[in-house]
Amino acid sequence: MSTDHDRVSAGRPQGRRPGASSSRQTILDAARSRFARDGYAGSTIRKIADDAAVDASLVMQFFGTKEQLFAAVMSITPGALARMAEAFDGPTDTLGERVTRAYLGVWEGDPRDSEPLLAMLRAAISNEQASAQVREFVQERLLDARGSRLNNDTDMTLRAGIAASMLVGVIVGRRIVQVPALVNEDLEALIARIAPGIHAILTAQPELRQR
Amino acid sequence: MSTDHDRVSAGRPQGRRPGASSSRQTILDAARSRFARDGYAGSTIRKIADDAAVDASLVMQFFGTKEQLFAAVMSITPGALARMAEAFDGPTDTLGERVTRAYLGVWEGDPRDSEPLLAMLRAAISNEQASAQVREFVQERLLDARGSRLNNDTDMTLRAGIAASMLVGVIVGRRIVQVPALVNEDLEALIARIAPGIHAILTAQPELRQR
DNA sequence: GGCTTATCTCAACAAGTGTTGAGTTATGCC
DNA sequence: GGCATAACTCAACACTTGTTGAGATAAGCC
Repeated sequence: MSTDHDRVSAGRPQGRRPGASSSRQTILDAARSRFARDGYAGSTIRKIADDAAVDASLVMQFFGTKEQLFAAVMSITPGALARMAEAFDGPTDTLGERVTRAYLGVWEGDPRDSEPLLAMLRAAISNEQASAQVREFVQERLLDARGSRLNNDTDMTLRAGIAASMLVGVIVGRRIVQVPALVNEDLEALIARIAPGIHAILTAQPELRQR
Repeated sequence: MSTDHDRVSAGRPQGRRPGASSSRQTILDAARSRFARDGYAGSTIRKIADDAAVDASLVMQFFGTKEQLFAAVMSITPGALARMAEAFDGPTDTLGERVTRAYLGVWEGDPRDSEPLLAMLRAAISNEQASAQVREFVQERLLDARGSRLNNDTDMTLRAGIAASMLVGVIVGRRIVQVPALVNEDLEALIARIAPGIHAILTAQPELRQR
């Protein structure tokens, strides 16, 4: 029954080794930029393949499907998320500035951090997978990962959710919609203007005045 | 050369009158909801036509092109915009609450106001026309339309641009991404939490502290 | 050299897109 | 009634999309 050489000699691999080429990483980089610029629906496999100087079907062969390629692009930002979450820890009187600086800083820094986040934002509009990811990003990772020791839990969760949404709004205005007033300002000036607002959200008593 | 009856008797119309049917408005309503729910790219002429119980080519005949249909959907919210802009006028000590209430109120009220704005937001991601419209919305209409008499002009423009972006961010979190903490809270509670932050943005001195 | 496996290209499919043109039905004026 | 015009439907177009299968080339082990 068995030929003179068994097909695979007990675990030892044979033939060409996977990962020898750099194409996979090139495709991933191209996809990251495309998704960030054109969103999920606007990015096509063919365009991504062209950017990577590669045939479209190679993209499929590596990543299986467009959604899986997108998922691969999304899952490369644990560091940036941690930096934003950590900003909540520390002295209360500089809380607003720390959080504001951490958020805007990530979005202005290394494209390998900001592009997946931009892609996530753009895609959240048309793609349920991305929408869920933004939801989790704003809600859970920023709070549940740390013990949230500032106030009682549900109140601080709400405050942080609002603050995060607001900062994401600023990013949308600056990076996606490109509101002139936000684009023209440099980062430090923007932080100086925004920090008091975020500080108030995170620390102030809610206004009970009834209109 | 001329027959016994001239083709058109000098301006007086003849034959069936335009606008007799209600289909045009039905199509417009369907398009408004679709664009708000699925964005520009995600909404197809055929789906909109189906919602309106009408053939797809009738949509084209009425509105010419998909972009023009989208433009028609966008151009029906002057009242809502005015309400948001007017909130900037009034006593300074309740400024944050007024602006916050006006913004969130429009987005929670009549779908004929909120749906085009949601559609505008969703489309701003993939459609340059909509992106320009959001830009103008955040930047100009909220300020240039009124004389902006609170502070010196460019400073107040920046403050209002930031505040508007932040409030749009809250809308995105509540209506699009649907962050649980924002969705579960009722409108008044949300306003009470957000107003102090917006107030600080619009009135506070920028933090000059240098980290 | 052979053999096995991975990387990569080519051509094509099936489905869905916006859009078009011809034809049909309904409405209103003479 | 007849006639002009609008409202509306049907079928098809040209194109793009994600995805697939077969085949060619290259790399690593015997």
